[in-house]
Amino acid sequence: METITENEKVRVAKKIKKMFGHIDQRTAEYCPIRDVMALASDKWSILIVLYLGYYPILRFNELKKKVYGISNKVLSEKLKFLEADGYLSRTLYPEVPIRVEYELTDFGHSYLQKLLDLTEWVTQYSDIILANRKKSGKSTTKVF
Amino acid sequence: METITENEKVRVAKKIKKMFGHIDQRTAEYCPIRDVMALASDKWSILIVLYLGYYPILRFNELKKKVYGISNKVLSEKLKFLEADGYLSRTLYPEVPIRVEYELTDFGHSYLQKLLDLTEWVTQYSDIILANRKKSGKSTTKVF
DNA sequence: TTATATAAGTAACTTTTTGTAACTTACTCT
DNA sequence: AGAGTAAGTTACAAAAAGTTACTTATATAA
Repeated sequence: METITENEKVRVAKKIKKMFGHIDQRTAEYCPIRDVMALASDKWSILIVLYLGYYPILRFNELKKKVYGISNKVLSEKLKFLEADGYLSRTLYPEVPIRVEYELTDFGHSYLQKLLDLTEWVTQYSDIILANRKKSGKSTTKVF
Repeated sequence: METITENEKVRVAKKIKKMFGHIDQRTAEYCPIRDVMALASDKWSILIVLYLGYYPILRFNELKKKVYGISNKVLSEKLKFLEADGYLSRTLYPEVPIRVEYELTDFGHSYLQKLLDLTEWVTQYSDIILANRKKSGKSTTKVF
């Protein structure tokens, strides 16, 4: 892991300030992190977007198998939110039995590109993180 | 928003495949997205990390004010997880009343850099997303 | 000498969200 | 007529999050 210089920390702080025009401003009517990002950065949404990035088109039950562990109910809910926010498209073929296909939109692909940088970083360092976690039965807190 | 070419989509799919060595492999003993990233990409953890990127050192109650809306209980829990996983450090000054300071570690700063790219993207496009969301009272589903 | 204040939490309880498992719909095929 | 199928929905249970009051240790004010 590359160490971060003081200069870079300052640059990051400036970017945060710019991003949160409303930093420290309690009265903000809405917050992009809470109101937008939170709906696409939970674990199920991330997995759905990643799998649709890998398999360009997936049906409901295919997605359910790929994103193992997700329930019908939550998959259905997450897909609705991701569709409503424009990350993916839903196409219905009124055959019997019914067929429904999910696919990332251009917007969803654009999101995936950014998301992937983060998931790659986390995957790369997940061993380190798990090692940290193990150790910290004993608290890492410093006392002065 | 930059449109994504087919070539780029293929490149992204390859990166996903590489990242998930175990893609399509149900028996994976652990999943970095579920077991590691999920604990640092929820809305409260993101906000904690961002605020600690902006204000390098914050005490418990200062964080509580910055990350408005969070409860004592959840703030305390999230801080413990973020400390255990190595993103931040906790320093205790046994004064009266007690003083506790939280600060990003180098590892946390490294995470923040990647996270920031994503939050900037989301912030930049959050108006578009909210506009999408409004419209989609009428479903966007296509029928064939 | 009590009484008050303070920071950083914890504990008990309520509300919301998530997960589980069975059910529904609209046909086709046996 | 009865079974089978995909894509969900529904009713209920379990888990997570939010709320409010409480704790601890000590300095300072009354």
